[in-house]
Amino acid sequence: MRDDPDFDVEDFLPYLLNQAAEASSLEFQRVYNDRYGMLRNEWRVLFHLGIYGRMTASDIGARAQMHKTKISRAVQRLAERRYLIRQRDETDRRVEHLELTPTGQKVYADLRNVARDYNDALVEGLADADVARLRSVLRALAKRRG
Amino acid sequence: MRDDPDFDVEDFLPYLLNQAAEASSLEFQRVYNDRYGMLRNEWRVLFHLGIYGRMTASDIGARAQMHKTKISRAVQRLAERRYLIRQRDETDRRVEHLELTPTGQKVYADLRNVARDYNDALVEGLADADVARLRSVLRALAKRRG
DNA sequence: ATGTAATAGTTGTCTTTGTAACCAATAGGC
DNA sequence: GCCTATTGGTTACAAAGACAACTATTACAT
Repeated sequence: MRDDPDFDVEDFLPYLLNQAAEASSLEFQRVYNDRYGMLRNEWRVLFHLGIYGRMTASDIGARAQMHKTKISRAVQRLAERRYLIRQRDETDRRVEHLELTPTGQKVYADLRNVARDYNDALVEGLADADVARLRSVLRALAKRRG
Repeated sequence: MRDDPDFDVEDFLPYLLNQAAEASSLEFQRVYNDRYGMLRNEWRVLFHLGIYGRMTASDIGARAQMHKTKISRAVQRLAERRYLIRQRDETDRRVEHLELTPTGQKVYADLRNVARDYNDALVEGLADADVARLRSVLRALAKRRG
């Protein structure tokens, strides 16, 4: 195996991605936390339901790459706050359908707008083509299963 | 405020970055975990000491954007395993200098090589120019303080 | 139909993190 | 010098996460 002392952490993509991800989500995290006392997982679940409408915990898990226990707990807290309602599927009683309440939808709409503005600010100064390329690379990396 | 139902999570950069970061570090995480029982923070500290040599906890914190408690605990565990030694600064006795032991350096060299290979695999199929651009965008995003 | 496996979701336990409070030592103002 | 503020680092406790084990229900093979 070649031995390469010149390889720096700062070149290491997972590290760079992590730093970028953390720094770029900090500010937004404060918004959903301060305004609605939500945690990241709760925000994620809310967002998915807001965009895709009625869906099950498993659906969210598959889309968001979130473990089912995280979803279970996030759903619990969102239900307590009356941001969503749970409905048993009557043909398969293991399944629970989740849907935002009107309150939940208001919260979602608010946060979605903040997210959009925040996103605009993040990519400000970058060419559209570069942003598109960035997104596609990130999607490719995200798809890669460890 | 404009109301934009078309804005999707999948367009949201912090989300994409997180997904990419998580997916792309999974495999590597397993390596340092399985081989050396190390956690991410420990790996980060080890890596910094490996690359930059003797430095203090604060130095690492400043470079890696890591909170001092994370560093404190990581250093503790690395010291227990004799991967590093701590030396009080005699002119300012608050400060502690950290340095890898020969064992620590071996571990570092091993993981650095794995990281390099892993990184190569990650960017495989991407043009060098694209990778360079990606890095620079990520660095810019990481610098942004929330 | 009946026993085994699979699936949806929850709970329990242990580990890891976050935050704030805390020492100890130095720096700075007066 | 002396009092207060700052800095480097650790510790304590609560919150969040990982992971396996669990319940309930359905699917599937024979």
